[in-house]
Amino acid sequence: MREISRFAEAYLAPQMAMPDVIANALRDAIFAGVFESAEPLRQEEIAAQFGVSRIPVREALQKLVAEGLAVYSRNRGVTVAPLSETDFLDIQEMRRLLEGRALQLSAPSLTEGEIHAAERVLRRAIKKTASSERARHHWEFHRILYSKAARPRMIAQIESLHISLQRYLLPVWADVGLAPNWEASHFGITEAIRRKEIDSAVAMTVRQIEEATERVLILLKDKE
Amino acid sequence: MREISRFAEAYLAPQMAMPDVIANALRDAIFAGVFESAEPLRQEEIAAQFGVSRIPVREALQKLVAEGLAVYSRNRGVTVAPLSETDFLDIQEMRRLLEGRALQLSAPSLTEGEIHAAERVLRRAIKKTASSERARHHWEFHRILYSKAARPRMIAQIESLHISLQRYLLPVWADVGLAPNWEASHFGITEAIRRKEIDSAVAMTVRQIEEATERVLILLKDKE
DNA sequence: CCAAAGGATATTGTATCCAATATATGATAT
DNA sequence: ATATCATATATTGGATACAATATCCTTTGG
Repeated sequence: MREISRFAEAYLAPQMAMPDVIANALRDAIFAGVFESAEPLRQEEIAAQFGVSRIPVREALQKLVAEGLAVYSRNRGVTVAPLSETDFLDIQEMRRLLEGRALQLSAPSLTEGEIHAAERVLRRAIKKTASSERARHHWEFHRILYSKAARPRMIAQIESLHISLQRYLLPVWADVGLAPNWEASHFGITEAIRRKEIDSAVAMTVRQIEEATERVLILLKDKE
Repeated sequence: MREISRFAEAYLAPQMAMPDVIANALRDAIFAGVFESAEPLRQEEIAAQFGVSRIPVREALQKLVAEGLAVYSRNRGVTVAPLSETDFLDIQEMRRLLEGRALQLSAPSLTEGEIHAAERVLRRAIKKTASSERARHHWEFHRILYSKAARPRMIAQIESLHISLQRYLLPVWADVGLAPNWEASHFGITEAIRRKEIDSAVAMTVRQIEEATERVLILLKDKE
């Protein structure tokens, strides 16, 4: 019996809707490796842990399926989505394409205040030893940089990719930490934006994603 | 009272799960302009039309929300997503980025049989006067071309974009038909793939998307 | 006449119960 | 002993009933 309700605490405070509380808690539990890959997520068990009926649980599970964190089979419920090298490459390739363009559109409109805010959460991301906290700050950094792109659909898709990405990135961060040049390459982006060197900032973003892809792939293969 | 169950007929035949039948019917109804933009989709009303309870209806609505065809507000249910020029640009920009890369990855592995199959559905798309049928064939054409990309997530995202795209494209097709060079530019892509001129095929795909964007934008503005 | 407050109505959110389906278990035949 | 079929159990899918919330309409005070 997997213990997951402890992941819910952070989400119960701000009057959040129950399906969202459950979805967030399940998401964090998956990131924390509480479930095996392809393990079924039983409605009754989850409902019991949150003290609710299966109805809100089913809605939460549907959300996870829509995000790609879980897989649905008819009359068999949902299971945790399996990890694969192909899936990881898929995610990073889409990030490279979408985030490059998002930054290109957004960067010219970013104010000094926003650039500074991005750097502040970046410093927080570097300090935090808890990987899940770091992941949140990491996405917040990118989100600020893309916030002026005026492409809501694209940003939502990028966020979804960052969510799925966590399952691949968090174990690496926990095992061997950030890449040596992680801090430098991220601050390089904000500084290029500040200097209005947009193309350079875009190129750095793309390069950073590609380098991260290489690094994680090597580590994934080492594990085998 | 919007009449929508007639859209369900095609989906009832193959033992399809009820939430999918409802989601597909609602999707087609939205494409057909049965609902106003931002009109609420009432659970009770939909459930009554399909002779089911609200439970499967809610699942169907969640699917539409995940696709971006509908919008959810807590305790207020879901409404049809509003159309906007920004949203259309958002879709086409993502298509341009993702489909360009998908074709680049897939094209080298496409067999003559697959290229031929793509051309066959393309001819069917040109012939069909019913816009919804045409849209289905149009996506099938692209789907075949990207089928060897080995990027399941990317392909799923592209399909989702094509779904949302239909709300912008179908009215144009119904009003003024296909662009004069539509047939030529699509067959140009398959012929370039056949000649193994991958970069050329990718460039044509990107250009075709950009031209379609221009054309639809002009027509949208004319309507105002 | 307009604005705010209160209650009636409509609509969504959830719990409980039943049905349909899938999985596990055990008996039987070869 | 193994494969196959029947039965039992577990699990998901859906219907009904109730609770919570929002919306609409009326009323009342200014």
